Amino acid sequence: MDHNIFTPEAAFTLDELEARFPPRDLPDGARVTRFGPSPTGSMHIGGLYTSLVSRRVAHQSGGVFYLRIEDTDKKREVEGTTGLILASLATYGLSPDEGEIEDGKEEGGYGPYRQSLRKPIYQSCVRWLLEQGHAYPCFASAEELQALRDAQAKHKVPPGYWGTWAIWRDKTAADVDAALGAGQPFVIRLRSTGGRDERITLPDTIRENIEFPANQTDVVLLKADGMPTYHLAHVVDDHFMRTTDVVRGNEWLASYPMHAEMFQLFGWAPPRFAHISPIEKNDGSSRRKLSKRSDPEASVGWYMEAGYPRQAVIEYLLNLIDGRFEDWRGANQGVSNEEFHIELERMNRAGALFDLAKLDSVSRDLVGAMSAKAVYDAALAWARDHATDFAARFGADAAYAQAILDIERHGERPRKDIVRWSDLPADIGYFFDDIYAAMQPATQAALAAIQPAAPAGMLAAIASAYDPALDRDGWLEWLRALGLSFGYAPNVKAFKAAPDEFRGHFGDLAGVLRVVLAGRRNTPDLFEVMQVLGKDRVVARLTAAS
RNA sequence: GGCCUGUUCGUCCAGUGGUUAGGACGCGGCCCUUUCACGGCUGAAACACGGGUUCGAAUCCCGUACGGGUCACCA
Repeated sequence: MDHNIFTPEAAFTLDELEARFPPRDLPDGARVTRFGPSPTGSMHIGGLYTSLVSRRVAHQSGGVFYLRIEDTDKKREVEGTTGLILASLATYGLSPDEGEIEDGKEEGGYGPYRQSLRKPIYQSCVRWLLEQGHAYPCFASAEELQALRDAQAKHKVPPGYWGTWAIWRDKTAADVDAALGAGQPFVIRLRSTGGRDERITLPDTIRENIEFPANQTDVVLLKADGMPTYHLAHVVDDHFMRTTDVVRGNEWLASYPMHAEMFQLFGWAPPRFAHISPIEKNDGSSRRKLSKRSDPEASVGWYMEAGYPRQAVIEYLLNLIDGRFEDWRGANQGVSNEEFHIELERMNRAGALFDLAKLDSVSRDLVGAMSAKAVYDAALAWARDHATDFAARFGADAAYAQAILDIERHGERPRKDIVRWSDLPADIGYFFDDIYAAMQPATQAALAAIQPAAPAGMLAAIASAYDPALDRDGWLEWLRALGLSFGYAPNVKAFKAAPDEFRGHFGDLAGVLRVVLAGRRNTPDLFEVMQVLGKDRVVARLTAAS
């Protein structure tokens, strides 16, 4: 039986394909996993999640993680998506070992890794199915299929192309030839072997055994344009690419029996399947899958723009995969999270709700543990892509920028106030003179509003006597004494003991200095801020304000 | 609607027949303190519901309710 949807190259026998894609030479227990995105625009956080799971599972076992581009629907394909996917994976340290490594460039012996390039392979397999009687051509039009569904609805029978409803299933060769001769478009369908009330039990790595009704649908294998459907491509590819563990979203659970049937008809041992639950989000009183359409945080690009450290995103995801990661992290400070073993068997069956506050917390801890240099490098890289004006200032004087970032970063209890790099311009902008200057109107207003008001001459007095060579204790002692001469109690206790005798206490004085030097009342340790600003800036700012 | 699947604090997880049901995030309070963070202490907060089985059930069984998924020539 020869048809016009088959390409002339589709002439491999199954044996030839077996020889061309031999079993992989890997250690015992090694797992081969894959990520199979369809290039339809952007990279979803769920894809990152699945990739993380898959890649770790493969690497932990000495196996291979590969990337397969599932571009069998040319109508939905968006140019440039593959590059974007590759970049996203690379950003988060999840680059594939095999497959399309760079846009258009492949690595590995089981390719091509782009499904549209594997047409002859799928079609050869379909030819075999046709020869075995496990598949047949179907010429039903869209209208006929719709009529079928309407009739099924009327008879209160499950919708679909199955059993006696499968109109082309048992047509004669003459009918087929006639339709072919008339040039009618057609598809190739599976001739399902599932019995009417037959039930099957299928294993799932996460859910153990699941019982289903056997598949009865004569699913489309080859579309009218000669491209395979997901179902066929999945079975053929995961067999010939020698995948050992299919990790995919649980939206595929329903078609699992169909896929299992296909593996069986081909006579191939199926891989293990792990259907993972998607990351969800609260929507009113119910929850739903994060969607690219309505949830910006569903796109990986969102995390990159916000400047979440890459490891923060990964560790947050690791938390969703296995809550014990947190304990592990606590006990293994500074160790790469790659050391943490994840187990598919232990993954949660329910979908996890996305929690931005938790991500922020993970990120805060992570940034808190980074060196100033590491923060600087990562933040600068982010700024160059997403905040060029800030990058210019930040990059101009690396030593100054790192000194800023090092404030309260050393020591046992580093400050944890940076969550994402995009916070930085607003957080530390005042260290840069032009930004500080631009803040002046607000700063003046804030200064005027301070209660108790700063006494005349105090700022000038501080400016003229400021000695950056003093150590912290010396500076504190000096400033307390100076404050006292202007009516500020050296500490809260003294102030509370005799509130009428003082203008305010040391905290009030520090507040004034903060506003003058930084344009705000909340800053890191004042001593360090002044050290980093340097005497010239401190004096200039104090003088200008006095 | 059929089928599949899920349901422990608001959230993420521990817990696999006997626990005062534990931790983390978030939230409240207190302490530390030059502000803010950090850190420490502390508080509120959960086994969806109903039946069984059992001396004993968050844990096992059945049912109910409520979520989610799926029923395309999309993946």
